[in-house]
Amino acid sequence: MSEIQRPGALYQQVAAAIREAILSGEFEPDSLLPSEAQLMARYGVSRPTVRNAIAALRAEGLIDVRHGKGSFVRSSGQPVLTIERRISRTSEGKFVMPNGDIWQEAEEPSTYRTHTTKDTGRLLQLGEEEALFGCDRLLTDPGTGTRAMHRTLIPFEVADGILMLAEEPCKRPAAIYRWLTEDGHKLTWTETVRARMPLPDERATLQLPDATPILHVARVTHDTDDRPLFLEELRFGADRAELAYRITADKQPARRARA
Amino acid sequence: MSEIQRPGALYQQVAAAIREAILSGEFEPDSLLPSEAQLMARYGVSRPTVRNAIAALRAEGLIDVRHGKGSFVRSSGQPVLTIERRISRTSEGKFVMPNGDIWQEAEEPSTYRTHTTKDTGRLLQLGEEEALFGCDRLLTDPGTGTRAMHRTLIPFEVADGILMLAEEPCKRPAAIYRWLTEDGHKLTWTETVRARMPLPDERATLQLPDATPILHVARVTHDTDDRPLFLEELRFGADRAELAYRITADKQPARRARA
DNA sequence: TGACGTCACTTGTCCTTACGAGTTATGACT
DNA sequence: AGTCATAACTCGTAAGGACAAGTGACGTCA
Repeated sequence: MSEIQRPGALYQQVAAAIREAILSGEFEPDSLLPSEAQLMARYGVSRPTVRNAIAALRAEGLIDVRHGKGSFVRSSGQPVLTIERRISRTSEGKFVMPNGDIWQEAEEPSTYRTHTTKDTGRLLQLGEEEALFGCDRLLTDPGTGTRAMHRTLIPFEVADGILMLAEEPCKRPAAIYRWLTEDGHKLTWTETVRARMPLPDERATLQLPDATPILHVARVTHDTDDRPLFLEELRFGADRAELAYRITADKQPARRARA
Repeated sequence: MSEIQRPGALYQQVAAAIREAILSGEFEPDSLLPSEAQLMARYGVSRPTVRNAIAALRAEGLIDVRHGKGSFVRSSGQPVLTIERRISRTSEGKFVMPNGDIWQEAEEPSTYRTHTTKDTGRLLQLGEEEALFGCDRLLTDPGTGTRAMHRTLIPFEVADGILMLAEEPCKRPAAIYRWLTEDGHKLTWTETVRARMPLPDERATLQLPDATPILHVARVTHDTDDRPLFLEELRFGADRAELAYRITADKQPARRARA
């Protein structure tokens, strides 16, 4: 039917035509696209060409394909969960992590011993192969069903100096903050945000659809003298959740966190 | 050669074998993988099966394929640019955006008139179809070559009330902050961070490799009374850059930014 | 009426064949 | 020795066929 000519490969022309139809609203969100056979007839191309075009649209995250049913326009719905990254002190001096208490633990935390990598070593200002306590949690938000992977990494040498950490290194972070604060430490945090495609085990654990990146937040808790105490990592699918920060103007210029 | 059996489809077994070889270090970063013909012989499968396996690894961001040359293990290099999201006030009372001045404008900014969408309307606490000034910039970091797309959106009704914004709505944000501060406004900022796969035009503009998500930061500048003034959006490839935030404990509990 | 088997539809997997297009090394010709 | 055509490799595109597997509706049978 609708003949197409211009840009590059056939399957790209087909993909561009479908993409345009989706973005222009011709195909509404959650609606069923024509089947492969119908697209073959519509554009006069073979099935591999149609499938190639569909694969391109899947990689862009524009459509979802369900075996035996068909291709559906992905509802470009914004994230339903906003994760606020702010630490507040209540009037009684207790620490609260906003959205830190919305999470429920989906499984029992698993603890282990590991060591720094090049990446975690840099964040903790340690060398490589330094011994660490590790604690992994699988979290869920019961309201939205969003899942997240949480990891706490505490250097041995830090835990050795702080009794509670040596005894119970796998407490929930909010409890650790409270401990340390009541012990006189004045804490600050530095967060690094990255995005990347999930590894297969992350895809499975977080139950992610196609072409869904994960957001990876690394939070380093610093002691009074800016010495890094420990590291938390939070990973979740960027389709369901977003991060929110509140920034206020400081009195003094920022130190550079990195060269 | 190396026979494989277990999990699911043939191409997934091939992909799993290659993935494992990469992650275990058998194939080093930036090294050349066996060609399609060699993989066909190695695993005793047809070319479409091999290409299907390779497509899966491309979608995971594990490998890069170059026409006429071969498949290469992607160097899992961490981002080279850290974008600090902090506003600091210098001793003279001037505002500085860390990394706000590292950017150079790669093109002349383009201004236009537009209106709120459901998404931008929510951030600015406006309805839909409210009139906005828009200003788009293409930025580059000369040190690393990283590119970023920046957009400023100012509601007409805000610009009408503030002389400088009405006259020069496309000034650089740092200049706008300075103006407003010298005018007695006490500003705060709220940032929302998302990740998603790029649209084709974003892929081209930002020169992104395969399977590279973009980080999307929406910064809303609030006036003294917490009224939203205007919106900035920053988009960049998550392969080259990361975000960094510094968090301090507040005296009071956080207001909820969203219901 | 209810349960279940069948069938027609969908996408998923796998193969074969062929040619186009980018890259690089080789070798012949000037 | 230098230049350029060729050949031999790489991946990209496109077509054809065949069967497996998931889904849902329809119709038959108890």
